[in-house]
Amino acid sequence: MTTIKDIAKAAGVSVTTVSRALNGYSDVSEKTRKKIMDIAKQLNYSPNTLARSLVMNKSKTIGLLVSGMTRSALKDNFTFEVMTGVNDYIAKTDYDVILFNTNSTKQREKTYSQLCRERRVDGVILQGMKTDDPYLTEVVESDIPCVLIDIPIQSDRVGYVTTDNVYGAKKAVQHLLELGHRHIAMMNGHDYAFVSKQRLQGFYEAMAEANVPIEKEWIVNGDFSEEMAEARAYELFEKHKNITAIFCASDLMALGVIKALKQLGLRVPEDVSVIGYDDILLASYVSPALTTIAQNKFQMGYEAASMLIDMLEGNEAKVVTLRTQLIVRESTAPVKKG
Amino acid sequence: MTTIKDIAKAAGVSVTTVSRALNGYSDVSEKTRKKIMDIAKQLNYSPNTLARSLVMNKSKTIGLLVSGMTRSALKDNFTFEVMTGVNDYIAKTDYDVILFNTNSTKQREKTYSQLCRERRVDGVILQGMKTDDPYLTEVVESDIPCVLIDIPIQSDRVGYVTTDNVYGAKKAVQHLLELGHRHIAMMNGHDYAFVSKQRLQGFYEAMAEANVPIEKEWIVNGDFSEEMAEARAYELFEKHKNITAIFCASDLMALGVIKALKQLGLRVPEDVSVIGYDDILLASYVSPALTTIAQNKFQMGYEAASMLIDMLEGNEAKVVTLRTQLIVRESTAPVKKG
DNA sequence: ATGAAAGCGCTAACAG
DNA sequence: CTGTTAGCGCTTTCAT
Repeated sequence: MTTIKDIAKAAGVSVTTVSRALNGYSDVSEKTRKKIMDIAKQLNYSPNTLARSLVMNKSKTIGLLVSGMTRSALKDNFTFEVMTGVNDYIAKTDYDVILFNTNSTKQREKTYSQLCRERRVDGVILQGMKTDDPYLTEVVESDIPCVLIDIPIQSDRVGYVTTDNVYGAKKAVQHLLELGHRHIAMMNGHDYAFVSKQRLQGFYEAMAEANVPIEKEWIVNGDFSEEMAEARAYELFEKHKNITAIFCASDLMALGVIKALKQLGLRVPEDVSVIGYDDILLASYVSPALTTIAQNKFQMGYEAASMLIDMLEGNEAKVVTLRTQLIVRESTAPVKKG
Repeated sequence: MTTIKDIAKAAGVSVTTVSRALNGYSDVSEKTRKKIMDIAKQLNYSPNTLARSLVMNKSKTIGLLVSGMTRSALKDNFTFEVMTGVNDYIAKTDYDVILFNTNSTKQREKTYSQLCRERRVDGVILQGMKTDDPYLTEVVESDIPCVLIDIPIQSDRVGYVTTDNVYGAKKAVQHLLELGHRHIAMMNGHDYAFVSKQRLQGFYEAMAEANVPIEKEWIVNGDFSEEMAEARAYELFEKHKNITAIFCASDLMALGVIKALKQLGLRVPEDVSVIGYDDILLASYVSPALTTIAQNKFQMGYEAASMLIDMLEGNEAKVVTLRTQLIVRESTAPVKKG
């Protein structure tokens, strides 16, 4: 493997000159530069980024810490859309992405900052972390620039990108209200997700503003899982026959809810309206097609990457809040009269 | 940032001893080892993998070179399933994955081996490469251990994992034949995919064995794209009214074909049977649900990673061929009589 | 059982 | 414009 030393020898100059020529410094004569360039090409030289990173103390590498890269997550490809966005932006820079694994027990033996420091990543993007994840406190304490997805924590070196979950949920519930529904349930995620708290708040706000009473027992947690949501929905609708609509904090859970409803002999949307959240790929393909609140996951990743690179270039950590959009399909309808 | 030098100073020993103690060498007294370990913990030490990699000349990093990490690929999440499999295996090792980008023009300025050598990856997994990709010839020429997905190239340092595409395609066509179809078309991918060639061969073999004549004009290329397949299918079925079944080289194309068929007022499967390939997530959700040949994409990634790590540990490059499975759903039916 | 010294490939003062 | 020198953090002979 060719090194700058080899080039220096071949060109009859010092390694310093080679280094400077290759890195485009101005204080090298055109003649020697050309000579060095030619030899480098001829010798098929590739710089060793490890060596460079070591001395420069930055690796031009960002870490991508995702918890949702599992088999079960393939269905709602939230994680992948975000990753694609990240990848898309990073591809335009001279950074590379290193994939960190958080779902494995092995990796869990390492702390967040160990993970980052060992590989000397310049910055990190975190995605899919629960609010009680020990990594989270570390993120704040560590001094590694970091962008969080859907986690509202900010400091001078940590920013985040999210969507307006409160308003998004509100729009969903308002849609149900406008259809005349008054007996509205909610299938939330779990207590360890910021978005769950926010979407719950949106639910409350919409209901309060419309002066519709809230039944606490009608708010249940489906853990963002299709199966869990199905089970909880079955219990819920079996017990409370008067519910006419349900707002689900994710499309995947909405799918589970619809399954339960079918089991119970209830039709969607004729008997019960169901609205989801996310607008996953499946939403438009299932039958009935899912009415939902769409969030642009690709853009979330893209913005996160953009912000991180910005920070690495010396700019401040920011907060980016993306807009959501109500997409009306077939799973919601006006409430039945009588 | 703590270094072994700091630890050495604090422990009153040399860096050599620290290095040996930390790496579990036997020639360190239990007493000093314990002391060093304690100090390391206390100082919150993390090894610098860059420095280690530099001197050891291996980075414990594998490159993942995927071409399908694009917005449009989200629909058929083949790429992601493979990635998840890779990730799953790698998580159990002490390797990390670095994501290389091939879709960007920027990265394309670098050759394959430049990409790999710069980051000093120990090995690479390639996925989604076309047969005419210049990277491919480089793979063979370069001396970096490499595992290809769905590309049958082998040497002492390059292995591959694939599925039995010939047999898979054969099973698909045989399924149609068993349903009584004799006028069978094929929507293939493009000429730059190995799998296309193989699936075409499977098509030929099945037809030949059943003594059913092949109409060359009934074999068209949909470029693995839903839209393209739709357009080509529209032309095809408009022109040839007697086709009763079509084998598509991917589910996504099957979806496009079904759209075209609907446009033409043809019912699936009553008028035309459609069988896909891949078993993507959508296959079971669309209506009619897609009959298809399933391949285990997760396992492909998993096996690829496993093989690569094996190779890095000194074992030989191999070939792994996974089985496919016919999944009968609703898009195929017996041929209409008369 | 431990340490001194060399070196992985590169960059960066500093000096000329 | 170019070279000398030092050093990034680590591993590894080779002595002792």
